[in-house]
Amino acid sequence: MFKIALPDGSVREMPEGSTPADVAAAIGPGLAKAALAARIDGEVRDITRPFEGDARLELVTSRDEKDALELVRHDFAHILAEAVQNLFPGTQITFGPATDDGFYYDFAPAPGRGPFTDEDLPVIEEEMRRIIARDEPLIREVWKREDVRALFEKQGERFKAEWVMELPEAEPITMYRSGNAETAWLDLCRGPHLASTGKLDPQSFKLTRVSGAYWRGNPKNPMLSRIYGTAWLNKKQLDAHLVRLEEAAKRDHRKIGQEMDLFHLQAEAHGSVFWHAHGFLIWRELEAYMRRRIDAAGYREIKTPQLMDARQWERSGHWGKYRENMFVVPDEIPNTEEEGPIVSGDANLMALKPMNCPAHILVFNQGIKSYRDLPLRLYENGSCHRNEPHGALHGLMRVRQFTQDDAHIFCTEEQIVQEVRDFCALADRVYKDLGFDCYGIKLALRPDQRFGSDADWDKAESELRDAVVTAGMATEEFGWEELPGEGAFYAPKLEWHLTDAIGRTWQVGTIQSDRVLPDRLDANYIGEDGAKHRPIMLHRAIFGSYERFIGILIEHYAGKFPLWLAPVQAVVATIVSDADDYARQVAAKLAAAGIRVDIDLRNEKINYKVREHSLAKVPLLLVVGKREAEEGTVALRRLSSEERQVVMSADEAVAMMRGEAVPPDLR
RNA sequence: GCCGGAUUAGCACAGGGGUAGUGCAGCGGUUUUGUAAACCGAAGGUCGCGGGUUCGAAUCCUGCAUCCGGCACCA
Repeated sequence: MFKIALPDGSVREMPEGSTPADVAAAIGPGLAKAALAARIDGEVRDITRPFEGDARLELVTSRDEKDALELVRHDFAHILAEAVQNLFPGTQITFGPATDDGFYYDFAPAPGRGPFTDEDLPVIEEEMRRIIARDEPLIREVWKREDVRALFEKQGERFKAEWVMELPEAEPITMYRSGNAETAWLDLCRGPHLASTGKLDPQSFKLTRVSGAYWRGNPKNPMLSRIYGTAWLNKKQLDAHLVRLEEAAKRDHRKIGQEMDLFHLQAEAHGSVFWHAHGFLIWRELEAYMRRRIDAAGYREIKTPQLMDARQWERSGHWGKYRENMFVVPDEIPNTEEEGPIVSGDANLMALKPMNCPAHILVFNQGIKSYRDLPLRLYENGSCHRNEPHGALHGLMRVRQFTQDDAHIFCTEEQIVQEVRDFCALADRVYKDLGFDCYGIKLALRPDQRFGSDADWDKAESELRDAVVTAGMATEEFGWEELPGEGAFYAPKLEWHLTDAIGRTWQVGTIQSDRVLPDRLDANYIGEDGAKHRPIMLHRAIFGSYERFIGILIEHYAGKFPLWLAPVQAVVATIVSDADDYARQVAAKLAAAGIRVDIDLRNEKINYKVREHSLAKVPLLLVVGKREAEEGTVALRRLSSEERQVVMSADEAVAMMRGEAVPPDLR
């Protein structure tokens, strides 16, 4: 007999060979039905897997949403694979994990058949529902490695056969069998799974898209055909998720950017942004705001060249480690004759800067620096070009030309922690000013490909860690996490991840502690001892890039910017043409008060104007008709406001709006 | 870069071997209007670019470009 301890403190004696399902049944039929899996001494397991000794047991039900979703999603992946092999014999199976909102499975299509397409999805969904309807038991079996390999090789499943040989020695190798018949479907899987396919709600999932994916994530491997699905505990959750996706699509910065006439992208300059007047107003406000913050924080703004000689990039190390991301330009006059190539091919090469750091060291290196000059904080709105793979480009979020709010702090070892802490405070202020109350901080540790000694990396990593710890921000509240292998080639990074209005996260700010570049480019200062010393260089940015940050702001606010950032802050709209002159006077007063105001005198009904300016997301609409013109008032209507409108004198309105439009740092 | 899909008027979209359609916007007119779409009219397109098949191609084939969804990449 085994002693099974339950969460309520009671202990049940169960015979050997009994399972958590037996315990659930003994407690009551309701629980037996609701129980999806078992948590044995903290580890989630199949509910039908027999106890192996005394145990602490918690039954997992749909109330344990996180565990239940993970189980259900994993099951759906399994059923997807079974369905695909039923429908498309010869398709090889590979991997199929649960994801944040569902699952996917990677397949190698049968010979002669191409990858899956969207048209296949409804057919596969139907087959999945049939498998659920058949309520096939999912049975865990422990196999010998060699038997698994032999079986898969016989079946032509070469990916699974390859994978099983690489599983760790210590782990038991388990296969899951669905169905009882001899034709039952088998998959190599760590589990756990639900007891049977009938536990799933056939209306709680949807196959969403197809994609290519490299086998084991390596571009040198064959490309597999991936099918994604989203899966939930019930239809209501699924529908809610689909609504969330629609809401997110409505916020898409590319769509809003077009609707609000903020910017455009076109093939002739793919990956670079054409900013329109409205979009660039947002940029200018952000830039002015950042300059005020930077000035107050003791930075000095500089501007450095776009093009530098390739030899400079060799010295900095970018030529070796980063060249494939750079735009290279021959330093010669192009041939203008009809005959012959445009460039000779043997001129010296220059490159557009992909980063600002080397140029900032060159500025630092001018003249002799004393320890008294440190910390020296050099800031630049640095315009960079990166030769990104075409498939990576995405609206404002991933572009080939962008402007960083970049700065480099040259300091001594003793100053690092304080500088990093000051930066944490500055970043916190900026994010909150811009409407992001929630963000996470993560530490990206040394990558495999890197410059510098392990001792330096040890130091750099612990300095960054210490600064966040002593700032009290290395906590769960700040999503503190360390990410091995994700640092830059020259330095570890602290990363700031913003959470937006609908819960998505975006990596924006960073600070990196670098001992490599100052060394490679021979930066030094004279210490108190009269000798030369290497400064440490802290690379840091808060927005990351203006382009991407504005993209994030657009999605965060769904285009409804706070007043100080709104490209058009107010529109004065007339009801009758008799009010035209008065409307012009009001608009002039607003403009004189620094408000970005448009005036709408068109021969349209006020309904039409209200609708149009509301859709254009203008924060304030001042409606003036005959009455307002006579009384010197305006009817002020706020975007998305519950209250319909407030009538006040034009002067009051101007004063109020002037106050509301002040940027957060000037309030 | 890789896999799949898409590209038709300023925007959103329909059509699918016989020579191009709807709605909105824009333009002209009527209407002077009170808080989310007044009415009428005329106009607007080398159907992404190149090559091929065909009596005839926006439509079929092919190459390229860009975009979209993923993969890989992301200092």
